Amino acid sequence: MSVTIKDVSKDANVSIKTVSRVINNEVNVSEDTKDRVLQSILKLGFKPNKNAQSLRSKRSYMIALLYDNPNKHYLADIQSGILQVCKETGYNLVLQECNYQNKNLGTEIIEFIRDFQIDGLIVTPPLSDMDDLLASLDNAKVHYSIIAPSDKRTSSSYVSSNDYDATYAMTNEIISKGHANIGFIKGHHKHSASSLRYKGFSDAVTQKNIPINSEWVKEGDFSFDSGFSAGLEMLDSTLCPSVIFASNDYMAAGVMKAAQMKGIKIPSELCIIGFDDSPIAEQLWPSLSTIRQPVEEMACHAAKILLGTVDGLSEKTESKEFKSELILRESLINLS
Amino acid sequence: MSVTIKDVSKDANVSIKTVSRVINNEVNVSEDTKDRVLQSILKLGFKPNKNAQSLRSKRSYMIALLYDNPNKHYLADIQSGILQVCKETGYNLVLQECNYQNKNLGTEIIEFIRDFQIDGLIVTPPLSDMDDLLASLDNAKVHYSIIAPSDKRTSSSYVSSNDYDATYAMTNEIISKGHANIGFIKGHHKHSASSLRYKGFSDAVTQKNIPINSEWVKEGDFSFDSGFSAGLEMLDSTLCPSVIFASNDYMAAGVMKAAQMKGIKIPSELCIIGFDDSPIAEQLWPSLSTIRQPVEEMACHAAKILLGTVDGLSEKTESKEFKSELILRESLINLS
DNA sequence: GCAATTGCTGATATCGTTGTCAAAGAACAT
DNA sequence: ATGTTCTTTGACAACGATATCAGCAATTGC
Repeated sequence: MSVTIKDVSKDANVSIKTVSRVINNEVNVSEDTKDRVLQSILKLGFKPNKNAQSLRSKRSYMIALLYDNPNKHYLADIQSGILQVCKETGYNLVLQECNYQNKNLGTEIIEFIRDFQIDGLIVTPPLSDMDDLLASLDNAKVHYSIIAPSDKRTSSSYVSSNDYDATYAMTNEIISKGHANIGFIKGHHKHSASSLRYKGFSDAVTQKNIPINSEWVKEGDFSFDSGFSAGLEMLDSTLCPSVIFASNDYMAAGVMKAAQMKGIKIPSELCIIGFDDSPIAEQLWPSLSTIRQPVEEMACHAAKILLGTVDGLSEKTESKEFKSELILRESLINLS
Repeated sequence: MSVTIKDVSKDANVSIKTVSRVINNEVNVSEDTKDRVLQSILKLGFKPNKNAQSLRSKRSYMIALLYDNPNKHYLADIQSGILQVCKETGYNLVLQECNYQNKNLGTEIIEFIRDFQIDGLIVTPPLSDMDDLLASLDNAKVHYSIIAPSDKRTSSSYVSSNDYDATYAMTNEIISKGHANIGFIKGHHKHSASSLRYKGFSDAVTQKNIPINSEWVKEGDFSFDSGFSAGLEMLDSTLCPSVIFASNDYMAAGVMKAAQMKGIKIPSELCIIGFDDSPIAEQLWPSLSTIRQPVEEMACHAAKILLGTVDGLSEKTESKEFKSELILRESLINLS
């Protein structure tokens, strides 16, 4: 049938243990025998059986992605970032859709990990801020790395982005264009990014002595619809803001649709700002000024961190904060 | 450590083989012993070790999704459809991103399947129309089910949609609104859906004795950008069509942006039709008339078919054609 | 020069299941 | 009573790797 370690050992005239040593790059194998074994492996086309390896070594060569995120682009970017690393390292990615309101989430995930001997997890927002979940994982000694947690945990490996700095900078950019009547739409309160983004905005505004009009601050949930209705409400008020800064592009798109339906001209009568640089930002007309996060790179890095701790072979990678980039497009202009 | 089949066998006072029989629902176990074993399993919280099972039985309880698709929403819908079925059946989904231009694709995939003992594949467009790939899979006796192949293969299990009928019906709808100058943007030529959709359009038009203006038929690749440039070209011609029918919503969105940039009013001066009912269709202003395919249900069904053949336990599910639905929104009106 | 350490190698147990085969007893036919 | 079949059960090998531990030679320390 398939060629096994035994066949290789016979061909190379060594014991199976020695072949195993070569496969796993263990020390204390002479160059001579190592070469001989490698050649036999090549010659016979031997590939270790992952299940046998897993059974014995308790490692599955699989990592799982934990998510509960309605934003499909975000998720897709995360996935491709992780898959890049997986491809290089021979790991596989399995998907695990979660519900952050599920009370038994921690238990279920640990069970899942035990069942399939999953080697590690990548945890995405909003799950990355669920302290009890992370505590369960720690408790069960599960390897994981988190993407975009709100506070930089010293205990866990993470990749984060500078949401605060980015909104702060964008807000200053808005102000520098002469705007003082600025609306803001917050994201889903369960996402830590929401409060960070709002804080970046409010700090920048406050420092310039611009008052915050509470009628112009709405809470959305990152969905197009929530942006749309927030936009409708804001644009109904007797005094309209000249800029609306939404915490992501979908909500910004919702605002744009609301404005267009009301016949408000963009950007001359209303400027709109988003966050994320989703594809939609470029596709809208006028195109959306926004903030680009290197989501794919972040996911890539998170995977490297995880596999660095899981897989002794690869070098360790450190937690890292990624910088966002302001993208200025048509939807933001100087106040006329 | 973990509770094994051995512990259960001791507790229930039977042999390990009998426990195995119960786990696998084999025949010829008396009700009495079966109950006793089940109770021990429950009491001890026993869960079979998947790796040991896989090693011995050559089954991994994992299926893989093969894709090479730039449309992230489509992919996300496919994934959630499959994951629903996986959750019910205890299978897991692993992702396998492919490149349809890769000459060794067949070989690599078969190797991947052998390495991880993957139980079956779900193949998505455009891979679902690569005859040589499917032939390799057949040859290697790999279980798979295909989503949206162009022709209904008798040999393989598939789920398909009625792209032809849907575009045919939509075209008639357009014509019934008084339009005769109709532009069409084809999809990527590697996707079989592209030619089906075009054929549905051209047949409907021809049957009503409306001539096809070759300047108004462009080839795109399903991307926003390709729709955008096709739109620009078409709207540059001295005589503009009164409707542009794009083979998917992204390209339709591209057309809409092109029109808006040129100051062409939608829908009064130009109607736009898409395909897929992506979220963007509803989010654009004016909102897009389009065709909804039940992608998630289709993926769900494909997974059921696959697991029906892989897993003797579940009942067999048959290949099926899904019906699409016309969604009429603001972007299509009567010709004024 | 002798004990202790180090480097390399292999025999064999082991991981936790399923597969094979045979045995024991019940049921049925002759 | 005897032979045949069917049902139920268990002992043990097997899947294909890694882990443990021991053996042997070469090197080092004193």
